[in-house]
Amino acid sequence: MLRENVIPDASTIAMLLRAAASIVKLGFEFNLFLQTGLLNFYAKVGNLESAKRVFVEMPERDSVVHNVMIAAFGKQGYVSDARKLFDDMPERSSFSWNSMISCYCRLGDIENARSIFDCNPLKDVISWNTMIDGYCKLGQLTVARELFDHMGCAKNTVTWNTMITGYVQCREFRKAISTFHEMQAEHVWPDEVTMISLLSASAHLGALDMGNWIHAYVRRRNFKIDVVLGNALIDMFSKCGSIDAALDVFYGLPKKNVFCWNSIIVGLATYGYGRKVIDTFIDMQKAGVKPDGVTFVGLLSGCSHSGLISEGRQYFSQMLSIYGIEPGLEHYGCMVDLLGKAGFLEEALELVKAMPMAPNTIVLGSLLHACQVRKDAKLTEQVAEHLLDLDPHDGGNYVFLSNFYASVNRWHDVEKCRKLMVEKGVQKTPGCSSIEVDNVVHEFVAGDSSHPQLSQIKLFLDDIGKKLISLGHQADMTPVLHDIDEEEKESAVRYHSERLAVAFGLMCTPPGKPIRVVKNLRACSDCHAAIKLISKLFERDIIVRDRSRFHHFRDGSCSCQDYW
DNA sequence: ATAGGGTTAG
Repeated sequence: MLRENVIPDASTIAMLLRAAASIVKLGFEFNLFLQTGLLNFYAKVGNLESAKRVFVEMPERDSVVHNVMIAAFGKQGYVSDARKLFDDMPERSSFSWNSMISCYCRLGDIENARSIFDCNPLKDVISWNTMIDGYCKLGQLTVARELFDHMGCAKNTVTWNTMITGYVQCREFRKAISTFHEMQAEHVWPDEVTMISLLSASAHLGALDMGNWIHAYVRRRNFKIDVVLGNALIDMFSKCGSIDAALDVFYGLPKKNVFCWNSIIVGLATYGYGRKVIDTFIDMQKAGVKPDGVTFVGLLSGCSHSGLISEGRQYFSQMLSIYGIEPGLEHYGCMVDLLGKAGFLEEALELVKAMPMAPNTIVLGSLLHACQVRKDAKLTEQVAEHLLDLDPHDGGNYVFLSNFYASVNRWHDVEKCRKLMVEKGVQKTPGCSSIEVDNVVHEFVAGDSSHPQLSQIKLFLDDIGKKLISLGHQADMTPVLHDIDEEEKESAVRYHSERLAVAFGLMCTPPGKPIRVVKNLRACSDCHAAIKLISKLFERDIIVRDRSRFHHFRDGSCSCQDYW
């Protein structure tokens, strides 16, 4: 039962205790062997009090018993109890040392973990792995890598996995992938855990080729696609703009837990398939899986992206009453976005005022976007200033406010805004778009000319620009006129990062192959219009994942139907 | 008995 990870309940424990009692009744001596078994049981169940009682009552305690107790204390964060036992031990094995290291690491006490590690005369691969993971969990990747590079024993699969997941957890996705290549070069066999971490990295990078390779590898090695690996595949495919492949994996899974349902619902939502989101939500309940807060984020954002206003309102109001889930900040955020996008500005504003918690920058950002949709100057200014108060270090907010002032010709305020930015030392987050070509992720960052083919790409874009004009494209210069940095004005819109990435894709991939781009910010309106035409001009599907959703451009139009 | 794994609003 324990091996199957089924948590025993009180009646199971009662039965076991009865069995233990009958052992005594039958004349068996309640010896060290039986007591160790009982202690083990209590430790696994997490019943520390009973475990302690058995431990104290034992006539003699060997090293194994100590280790069980130390591990039990450690798992629940009772580090001083664990340490006391550890210090009192007559004879320590590597298990004891490793339990102590992992206990300190779990609590984030890296100094004590390290001093135990350094004193440990029996350092084995587990000691190294635990220590490396401890540093990774605190974001100290350089120290982790230092240990990783200078290990006193051979690395195993777990060692590599620890380093790779460390990079993924710290959002160093490219380093995660390059570390995997080193792992292959050293002929260490990757396992399911490796695949899951790599899938997460590919999902974030939008690296579909890498994701496809992993999928093929998983099948070649006959890895069992359980809920975790399945979920990682679903998430990778949907984040890489391949929602059909995500659906294939999803429907092919024999067992689906709430993670799997959530991933596919969130995936469908970012694609703007609102109806399908709702159908899937209904299927989820039919399958007997209870929705959670994340499910509602997907459901509500799905309604928002598809303009399903009454459905969104309905599900939001049912969250607590029917599903027993208290709406959180993120759910209010979805609703503000849903109402604001649809033009219900007053209602969105009322909701922000009525929220039981203070709005964050995301909520206010949605509200700001709603003000723009309605062109409400007074409210725009209010919200933008509130936003600056809340987060004075996000350059995007200053740019937005400055652009707003410029659009109403308040040049004095534009200047004030610019000065404030300089004073606070705030930098605008540069737009960054990436595209994967031949298994390499190419990044284009606004204002950065490090890409070796940048000048060719720009020439190609100029050429495209002329063709677009002949197709009737009128450049929307609003973002250029109002851009804060003088130098950026010239090339700002024409060389926006998403356009560089799309052009590079057109240059480097065979005709007919879909182009997939990932952008860190919201797509700009002029680029949106231009890419629509480019999709027609070059007869290419172009799939852009921006900060909030997918835009699938085909034959001159976009899947968002210009509602975004 | 000790190490590595998945979903979240713009």
